Amino acid sequence: MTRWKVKLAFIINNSSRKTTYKKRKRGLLKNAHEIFTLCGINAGAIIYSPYDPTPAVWPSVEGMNQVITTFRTTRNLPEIDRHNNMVNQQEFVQQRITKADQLLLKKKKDNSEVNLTEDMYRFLQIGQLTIPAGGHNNPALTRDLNDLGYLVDQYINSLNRMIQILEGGSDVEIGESL
Amino acid sequence: MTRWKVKLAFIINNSSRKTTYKKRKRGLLKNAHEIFTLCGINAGAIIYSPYDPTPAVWPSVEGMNQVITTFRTTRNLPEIDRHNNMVNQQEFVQQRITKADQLLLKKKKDNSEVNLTEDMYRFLQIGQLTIPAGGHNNPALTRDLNDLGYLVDQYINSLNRMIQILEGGSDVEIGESL
DNA sequence: TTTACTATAATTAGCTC
DNA sequence: GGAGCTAATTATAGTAA
Repeated sequence: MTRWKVKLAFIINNSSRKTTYKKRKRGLLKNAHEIFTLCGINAGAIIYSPYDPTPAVWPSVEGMNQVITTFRTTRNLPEIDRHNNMVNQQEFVQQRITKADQLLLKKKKDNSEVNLTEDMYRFLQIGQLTIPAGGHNNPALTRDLNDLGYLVDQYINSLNRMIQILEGGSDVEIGESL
Repeated sequence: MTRWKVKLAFIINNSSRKTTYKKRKRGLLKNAHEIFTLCGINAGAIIYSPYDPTPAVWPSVEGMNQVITTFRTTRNLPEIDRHNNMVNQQEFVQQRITKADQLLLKKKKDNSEVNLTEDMYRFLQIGQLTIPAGGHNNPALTRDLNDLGYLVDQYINSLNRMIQILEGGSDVEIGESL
């Protein structure tokens, strides 16, 4: 039989591509599970394909979020900062927040007419109005709108949590629900 | 030799755990590369470990961000919405933004004293002040602070982009840089 | 510590039903 | 389409240098 000797290239046949996908997906997730169990490390895998209605996520949505968060906070730092961040991530996060904090203060001082909330609202309006003008097939636009949607969601969530805190939270409660 | 028949459990010995990690990491990333090449799907893997100064990311930071974005926008939806999202993600994003938009409007109307920007700023202050009280070893707190740091970063980025748009952007430019 | 080796386990491509 | 098979290939645990 003309079997084996697989060349690493896109499988053109639809059904065999799907079959290969299903088999290898299982192997990939198993691999991820094993390296996590054996080595106790923080690992995550996401497989997003047209064959599954939802993305396959390992180890779990919660665990994946942790990994994503770590990724988000380290990917754009210079090498030296990355190392420092790894050694003491908490300190890094504090620095990052302080920096963002100062940026917000500066923006408020430099341009008191800018109301950030109003701007975000207007920004959303613009984004909606602009989409029909031909952005439907623009991947970068789609990606940024997704980011923005998530951003707004997260912002609202943090706002709700903050309101809870301000209305009656103690330090202990902040530590648990922040 | 008493070789093979590996039990799937945390490897206690430090050096052999690290060795196993290095070997299996290579295998995992290779696997990810192959399923992507063979099946043309969108997959991403992140391995974050104490052994590497930076997380190992496959296929790339950019590609990973795309996968993360997709994940973020689909993970918390009911099954029916997930399907709809897959079929027409753009429409979903618009709905999501509209909903967030309306929520912001409602909040502004219901409680005009609440200045979201001011609140975010205060929220950051609270977060900073609370950390020394014993939150250093609280994983949930760390996670949320990371999320918040990323959120603020993204918010500032979107603000900057928006300012560019408001200062001189046309519809075409919005479509490209939004 | 890293590299090389290799015996074995594990994966999987192509097949059949 | 899926389940199961088998052989070919690949990955890797443990050892040795």
